[in-house]
Amino acid sequence: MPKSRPTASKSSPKASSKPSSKPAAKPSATVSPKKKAPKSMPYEQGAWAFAFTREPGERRYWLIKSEPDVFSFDDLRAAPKRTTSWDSVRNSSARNFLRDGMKQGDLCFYYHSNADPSAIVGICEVVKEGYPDPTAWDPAHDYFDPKSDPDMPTWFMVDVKHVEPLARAVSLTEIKAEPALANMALVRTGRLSVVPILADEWQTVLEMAARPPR
DNA sequence: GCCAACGTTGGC
DNA sequence: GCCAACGTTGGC
Repeated sequence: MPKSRPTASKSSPKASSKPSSKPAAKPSATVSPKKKAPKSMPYEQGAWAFAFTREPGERRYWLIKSEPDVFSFDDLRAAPKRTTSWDSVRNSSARNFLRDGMKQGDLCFYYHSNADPSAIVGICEVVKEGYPDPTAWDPAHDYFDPKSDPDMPTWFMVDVKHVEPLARAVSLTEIKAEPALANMALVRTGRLSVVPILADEWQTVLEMAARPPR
């Protein structure tokens, strides 16, 4: 089950604070523009820190990207048990979310990248938490990583299950035009293939999907 | 540890 | 196809 392309990029975002807080213009613990993010800073203390903590029983939200030509939301629905392992991610920030951030029962928006139009199209659920991605040490695999060691895996994946499509697709254009989504990780750091979504952002997207495009 | 060169994502 | 915005690599 192929999935997203390995993403190689992005991080150094500036997400806002807590999921419960408004997605207001409050880039709290973010990196100041004039200053580069310290490379040595553990990600737990960086701008993505909020993504790795939660209240007991809290459900968190994420967005995962896939090119529909590679593995679409319909492909996920058609998969055995409507489930697939989200393998082949080769970006360390995305890996951290997969390995440490996502928990069983969390919900994810399914985003079609490099699509026409690029858009959030559906919802899926994390059904298995982070575990090593075996494609990394398969020499025949496109995203084989010779430096990855099965005894100390570099790359991780989760299993996600199809839940339901959105009432309608919500395009990147609409997302960028919506003030309540100005701080969305998808917008702020365009290239990361797995990103956290705040609860208010999640709700805003659902509301957009429930009404006609403006 | 700095930083130039290079590679990739993905919107446009 | 272009290129901005990143991440990674490796020389020094």
